[in-house]
Amino acid sequence: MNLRDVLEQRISSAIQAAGGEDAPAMVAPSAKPQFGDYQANGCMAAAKRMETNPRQFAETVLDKLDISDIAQKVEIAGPGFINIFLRDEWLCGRLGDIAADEKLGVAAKAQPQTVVVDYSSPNLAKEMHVGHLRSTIIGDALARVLEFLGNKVIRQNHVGDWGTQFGMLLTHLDEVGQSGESLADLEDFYRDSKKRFDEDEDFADTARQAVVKLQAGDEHCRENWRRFLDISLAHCQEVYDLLGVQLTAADVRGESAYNDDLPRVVADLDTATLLAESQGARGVFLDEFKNKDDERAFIIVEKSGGGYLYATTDLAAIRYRTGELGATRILYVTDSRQGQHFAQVFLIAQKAGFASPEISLEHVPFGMMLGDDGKPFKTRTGGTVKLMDLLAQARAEAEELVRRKTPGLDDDHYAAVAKAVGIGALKYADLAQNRTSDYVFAWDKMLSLEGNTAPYMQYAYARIRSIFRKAAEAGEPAADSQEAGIVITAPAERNLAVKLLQFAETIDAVAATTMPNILCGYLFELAGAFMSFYEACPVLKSHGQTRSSRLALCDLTARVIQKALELLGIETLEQM
RNA sequence: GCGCCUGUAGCUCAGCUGGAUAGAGCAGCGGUCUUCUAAACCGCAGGUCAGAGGUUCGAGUCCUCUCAGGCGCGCCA
Repeated sequence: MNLRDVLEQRISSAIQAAGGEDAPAMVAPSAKPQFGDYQANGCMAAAKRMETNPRQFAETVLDKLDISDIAQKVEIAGPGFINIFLRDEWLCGRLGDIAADEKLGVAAKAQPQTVVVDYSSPNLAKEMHVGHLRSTIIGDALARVLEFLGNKVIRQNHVGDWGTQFGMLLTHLDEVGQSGESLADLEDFYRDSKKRFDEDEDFADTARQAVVKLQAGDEHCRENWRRFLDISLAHCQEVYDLLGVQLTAADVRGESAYNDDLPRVVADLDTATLLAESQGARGVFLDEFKNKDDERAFIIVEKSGGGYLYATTDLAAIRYRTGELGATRILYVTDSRQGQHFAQVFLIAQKAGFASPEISLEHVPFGMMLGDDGKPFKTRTGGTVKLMDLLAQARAEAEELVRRKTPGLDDDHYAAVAKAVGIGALKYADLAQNRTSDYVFAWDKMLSLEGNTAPYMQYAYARIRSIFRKAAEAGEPAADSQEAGIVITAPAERNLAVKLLQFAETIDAVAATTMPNILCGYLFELAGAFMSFYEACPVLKSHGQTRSSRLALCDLTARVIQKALELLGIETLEQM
């Protein structure tokens, strides 16, 4: 049950009844406690359109508003705000509802969509590096959230497995032999190949021929190519597993998968009378965009030599996704620099009829990861940071910290905590940021374990679990949230209760905006509300109904935190 | 030249699509552990929202211009 939607509907219909047409109620959580739990801001705008006094109009709306079952008090404030103070008993009732609900009040969407989420998409010619991290983490979180809402989510790992660089890799593979050893470090292998390519003209020629042979379906080249991809994909899978990212081999559909379809894409653009020729290349002119010379942009789909480009592949992918996969919404989680490219591809796809107007094509952009010097994140020596190394460091840093903070536990425990905390901190630091802006990557900040970080949430969860362990040790029945009723007796309980009920509207907002940081912001408020409750309201030392109610609140909080972290792809721990 | 993004407290960032007196976390200062995990909690201080105009009941948010930084714009992805 989306609390905000409930209020929105009630008040909107009151506004309508008051003569305000279909003006939205514009319900939002109140800015300050004295303004109640929620405020409706729509009366001012509606009154303006009607050319009446906003306060008077708000009065009329209140007359039409039947909300006494939900709100204990509704008042008009300022120029025409409606402030809503929710009824404690009603809050408690709704808490009972979500406690009994596996999905914690998040209702399945009335009309589920088929959503394709295109994310991660590393270049298989190289090892995964920090440049792939944000797409992988953000995309995975969005896929989980959309799935949780009941949508059919199809993950697509659009890996780069078909570029010209494969000619050079295959040639080098032939030269150095096919031992697994030579491919142990893909980054080294790539660098060696590149070096040969740049320095040896014969090698370069052979490499270029290899590309042609590969694309022509030459048996030997195909075999080597397949072998190379297997190794590279296995490496990716290792990273995904370690990261707790849900991508599998089944989600991989690389550029090569669209190869046979590319001539048809060009032919269909021609049929749609979009295709033009310029300097031997074929492409689409777009009046909507301009090039460097201030002329209309020309998007090339077929090179003068006959090869295809990424715009072509992306167009083929759109058609596959809307056609074969039946997607009605497609998300592209890539860095913001590709914004213009996608705007152009989407436009062409729509003009050509590859995607009908109802289908939502969305670029989900994100900014760069910067070092603390404000420049793109690199190793100290200026090299690319491998994802594997980064993850190893995350665990090492976390383990050092855990051993220091909580001494005297066994090694297995430290290893488990280090993984959950280290990887969690890394992912959370990324997700908590508004994805559109660049963000400064700093170990000490994300592992400082203070503020809006994964460990703070994990700690809140662990504290709750500890309460239940204590209760069990004492042999007392620890009533859970599904059985015991919740009563509100203290302000801290009330704050926590309202936060718990806002889980559903938060999830809806994340799905609508594709902004995971909204969920992180919510978690921080929820965990904060719990911490305050924890300090102010003794649980095990209280008695009777208060005790069982507080235990129920604890249990419900734990479940919401766990679910929210799970949707972000972050583990929880029974003990830290 | 055209276009996109960014500019908010000393630092790192929010700001729910136009709402009330702009919020957090670090860092700083001051409190709270014989009491369910102090990796915590409570409080104080900190602001010309880059700048200038404009739109209106109301602007960090929308429009115009300026400044600063980043990125992109025909055969790489």
